[in-house]
Amino acid sequence: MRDPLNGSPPEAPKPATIYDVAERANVSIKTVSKVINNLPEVSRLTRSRVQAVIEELSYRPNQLARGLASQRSFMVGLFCDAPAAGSGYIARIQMAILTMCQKEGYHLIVECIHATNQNIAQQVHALVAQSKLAGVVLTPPLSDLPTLIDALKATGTPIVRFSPEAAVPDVIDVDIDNCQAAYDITKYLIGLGHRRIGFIRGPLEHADARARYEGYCRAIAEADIPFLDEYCQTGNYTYRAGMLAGEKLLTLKDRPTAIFASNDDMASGVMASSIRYNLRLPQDLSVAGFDDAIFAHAMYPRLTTCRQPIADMAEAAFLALIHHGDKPIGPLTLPHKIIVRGSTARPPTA
Amino acid sequence: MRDPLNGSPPEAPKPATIYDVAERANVSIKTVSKVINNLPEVSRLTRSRVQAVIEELSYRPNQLARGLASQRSFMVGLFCDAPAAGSGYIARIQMAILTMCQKEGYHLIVECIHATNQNIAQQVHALVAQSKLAGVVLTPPLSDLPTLIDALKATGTPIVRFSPEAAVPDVIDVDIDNCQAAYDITKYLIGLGHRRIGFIRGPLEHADARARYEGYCRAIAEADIPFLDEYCQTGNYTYRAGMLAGEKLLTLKDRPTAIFASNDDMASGVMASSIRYNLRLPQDLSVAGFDDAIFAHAMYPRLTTCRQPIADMAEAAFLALIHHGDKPIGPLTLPHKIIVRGSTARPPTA
DNA sequence: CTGAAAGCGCTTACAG
DNA sequence: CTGAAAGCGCTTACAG
Repeated sequence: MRDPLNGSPPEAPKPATIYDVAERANVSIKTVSKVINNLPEVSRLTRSRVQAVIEELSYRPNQLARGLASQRSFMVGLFCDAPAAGSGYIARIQMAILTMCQKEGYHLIVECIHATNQNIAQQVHALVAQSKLAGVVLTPPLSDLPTLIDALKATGTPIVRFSPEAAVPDVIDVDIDNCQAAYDITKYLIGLGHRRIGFIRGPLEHADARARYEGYCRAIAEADIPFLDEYCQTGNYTYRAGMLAGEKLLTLKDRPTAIFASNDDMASGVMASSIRYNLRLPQDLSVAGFDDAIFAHAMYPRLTTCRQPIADMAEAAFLALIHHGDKPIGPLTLPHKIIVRGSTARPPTA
Repeated sequence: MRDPLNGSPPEAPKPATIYDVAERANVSIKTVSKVINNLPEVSRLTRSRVQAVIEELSYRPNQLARGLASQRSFMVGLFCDAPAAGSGYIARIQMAILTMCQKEGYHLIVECIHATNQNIAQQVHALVAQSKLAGVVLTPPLSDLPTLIDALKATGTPIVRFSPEAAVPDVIDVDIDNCQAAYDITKYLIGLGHRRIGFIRGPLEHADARARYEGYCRAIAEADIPFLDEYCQTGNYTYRAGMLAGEKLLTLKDRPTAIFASNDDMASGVMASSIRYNLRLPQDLSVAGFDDAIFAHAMYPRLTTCRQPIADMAEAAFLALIHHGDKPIGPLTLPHKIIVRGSTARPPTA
């Protein structure tokens, strides 16, 4: 279906504009515009004729012109603190949001915002106001940066946040029920017969860490297992913290038969420390994590954990974002899933 | 330094335009434009006056208008196959490119291109041609997708590639010397006293895998260590492949005292398999990897590996990209660095 | 259901 | 060193 025309230079052939399409289809540019934007007031015949010409000329609307004229672009911003860090949680959010963007004809523009930055308002201004972003997605820990949110709201940009702490008016939130998820994992360990269950808590500044802690407490309380201070360590979500916490737990006189870490990084740290004490997993010790990080199914043994439905969360978030204003929307809490793998089993004494 | 003016509504205050600045500074918009774009033909006095007004009005040029008028945007595209996959190599490239973008006043737009996609040309057309990207960065395996590169070149967009296979005219390449790096690691192991050195080769379709293999071969040849087929396994860069290869190597009657895996994922697989055979690291077995993945310094023991200077590569790539055309540029090969950590030591018999 | 015209906020020859 | 004007390629009231 190529259209060689006359031997135009192969370098940068001038792309077709809306005028070219209009002329060839014998309609006004207004009509072409309507077709592009899927507006209703075009007869089916006209629409298909225009569409044919669009194909023929392989016309693509100039996003810059579109944005300039309409004062809104087809670009969505993803703001992160440090995309490469962590166990890929942010990377997976990005991937999922990107998928939605491509599906809906948007582009993803990634920006790095340092929470410690003094003039975030400035940065946001330069970024958003002048690019007319259709919306922005905030990931932790940016989800809970009041200056950022205020600056964004001042520009009128729709906002969606992943796993925020506290609700903020006019901002869409997506999350899972962290308390319930932690409860489910703990309950599962109890169901296997464990009674001595260590817990590695995340940093208490994080709402999710607090919620997971609460879920753990609730589950053991329900099973009449006494809460023991020494069974509950705290770590900052890193591998190293998990290793240290693991050492403390595993050197206890009455060491736990199972350890539930608040994220996979810490769980893998526990697993590493268990090697030091010659414990076999899962026969001597069960370990469970949280996140279903990329490496969780690539460890030995593979890690029992909890998966957030990131793709679904991204989809919900994205749709809420671009249809912002259509209807008020409450916090979106999506279902999590416990993934049982080889790192957990019945306790040795059971 | 706030300027309340009259009580304008807090929601979406109309941003200042180039006209507002020109008027207030008593110059034409042309002059303002020159100041913004750092063009020379403005007197220092005028420039500073304009700059002051820009601050005062917190004026930021509208990127959309700028792009439309100049036919080039301040957006750089990062094309990936699957950003979230792998051991964070792509994520780190993204982070580094992003840092450069923010430093130079560009924005980063991430796109996912599936190498298997039939009409890449179409996608590129819609993407690049209509957004007037200032340039695009290609990451493996997209670095070696002829259709993509041709489509991109047809739009006249400058291209820079990370770790490509073969050179292509008018395309900027950044890489390290993989052969030399693998040679260095092998040499280091030999220097520790190892003579039985297993090697886990990456997939031979990858140029870097071939180069690393060559480096290994060269180093052992130089040390008069015979090349043994059974000491050389092949894996597809995944943890699992490393584990399987590790099993083969560790069950050999004359098993290696050191194993060098072509990437960190496979190295961690080897470490996992060594647990099965009750080998202590590094006393019984040394393991080295390649990449310095995020988890490499968070394993137990921490992994000896080779680090690519991704930040430097990104900087070189980015600058070459935005100054494209100024001068022809050859492939950029940056220095790697061997990171010695706890996973390697003298062989047990030494 | 469709047209003609103004305007979005810049850059860029062209003059001076 | 600076101005006035055209134009980038769209969208959007306003008419019809």
